[in-house]
Amino acid sequence: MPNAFIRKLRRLADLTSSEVSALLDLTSNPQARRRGEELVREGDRPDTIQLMLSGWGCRYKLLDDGSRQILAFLLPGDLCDLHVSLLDHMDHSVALLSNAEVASVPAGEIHGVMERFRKIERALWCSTLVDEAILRQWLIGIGRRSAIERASHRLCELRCRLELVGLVERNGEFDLPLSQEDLADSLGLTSVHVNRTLAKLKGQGLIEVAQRRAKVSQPERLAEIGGFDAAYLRPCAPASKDAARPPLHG
Amino acid sequence: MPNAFIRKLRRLADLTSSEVSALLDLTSNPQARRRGEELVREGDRPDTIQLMLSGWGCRYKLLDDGSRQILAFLLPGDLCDLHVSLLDHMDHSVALLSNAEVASVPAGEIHGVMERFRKIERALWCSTLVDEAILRQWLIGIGRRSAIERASHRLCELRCRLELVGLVERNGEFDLPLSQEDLADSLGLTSVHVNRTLAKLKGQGLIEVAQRRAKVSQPERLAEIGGFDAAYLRPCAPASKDAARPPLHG
DNA sequence: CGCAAGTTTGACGCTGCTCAATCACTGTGG
DNA sequence: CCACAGTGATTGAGCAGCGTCAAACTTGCG
Repeated sequence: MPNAFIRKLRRLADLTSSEVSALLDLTSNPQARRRGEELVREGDRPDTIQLMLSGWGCRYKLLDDGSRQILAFLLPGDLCDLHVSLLDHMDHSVALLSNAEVASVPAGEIHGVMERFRKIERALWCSTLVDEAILRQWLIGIGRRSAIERASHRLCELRCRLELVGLVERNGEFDLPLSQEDLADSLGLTSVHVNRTLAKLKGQGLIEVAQRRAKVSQPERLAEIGGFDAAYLRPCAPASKDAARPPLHG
Repeated sequence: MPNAFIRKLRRLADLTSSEVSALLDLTSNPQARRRGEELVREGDRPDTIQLMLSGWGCRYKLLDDGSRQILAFLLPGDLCDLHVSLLDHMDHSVALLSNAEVASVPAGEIHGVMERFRKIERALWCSTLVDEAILRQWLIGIGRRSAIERASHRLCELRCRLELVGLVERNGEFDLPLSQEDLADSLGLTSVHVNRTLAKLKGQGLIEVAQRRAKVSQPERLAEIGGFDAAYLRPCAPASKDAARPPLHG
């Protein structure tokens, strides 16, 4: 069973076995890291690329008044700043929200693989385009949607992304190792208000969330409330046909 | 006098004259476009890259309820979706906020130049990294800053970006062809509240804004209010020394 | 000169924030 | 196995920042 990273790229490109084994090499040496650890610190000039194999992380920035804005969630299969070597310094930090397995790959090694396997290069760029589209959706949500819409949209997004790496179980449940404060800091809300908002969604029977596990009971209704359309999460069809891209929800 | 695009790239790389002339070729055929025109429509699969030579545009998305969230301002020198050819379809639209001169360049032509001149390639990638950093700052602002902080930060950002392409005049004034509604849709506020917020800033003598022209009278104070630090707008030093990157404000 | 678009101002209400207390859960050590 | 501490979840009361609605005014433009 390949890891989340490979499962993710398989959605974006039709990989040969030699391509898969090149990817396996990249991820052959994952490290166990603990919740709260910083992977990249603001101001750093990192020369390695972090690859999430299990567990969750986030990009975030702390403001002067002590508040935190989370800029992205890093899920299993995600990688962190493909093009970071161009940068003079990081303008934000990256930390783990749960215990995780992370492969720390020298930038040059990834670039080597990208040069040898153009299909992988293309898939990785597609994946960063998706990351950007996610960021735009976050902006839209925070800028123009109510709390309940934002939360709904976010839950749809996370469920969909997890589904793409095979982390949603048969019964629809999935791990959601976020505190309500983490969610709040990503949604531009307070944890108190997130609590009330989730309570509303639970009360309507749309979701079940408890003990770091979640389930979207009524995906269509939740998507409608949040104005969620999964298209932006899978913009680059793999070279092969649709069989490689099964429908996500309908 | 080279155009804004070239002035911008010169901040990011030390260009030879043959590099400059390759860039001039790309931008040799600008078209005059009018305010309100759409350059790219959501759902399109564009194969040309839009290059702003004068005037302002924006990326934006319209929501079901009719509201609009602006995702980015395109200023003279900015280009629009270097890597768009990978995408299946655009998840947002691009339109002009003022009359403008736009060069519409086939993606292949730009990629050709990037292959022949690696320094240009690097500079273009740096420029997209800056665009992403701007987007992150917008998210931080909308998520965690008050209206007055957001507006201050945005004005600092715009002034700084214009300065980088030589569009801030000696006396500190610059063109700001935005309606208050445009500003509001970018800040996640309503135009009414933007009006009151600008009035406050004007009242404190921090800015002067009227008739599509603006001036930041007290840059340091405005930056302090907005929590603005220009570092993210110039993350990639040019290969040459600091002389090529004069201080922006202190 | 007159219309259309944008700006400014006021009154009022709601969404989401603050402060604070209580409750539940997890993990740790005895 | 239990007690305890620390973190996170939940709930309540009160409030303020920003939105809504609406009207008057100003500016740009044909």
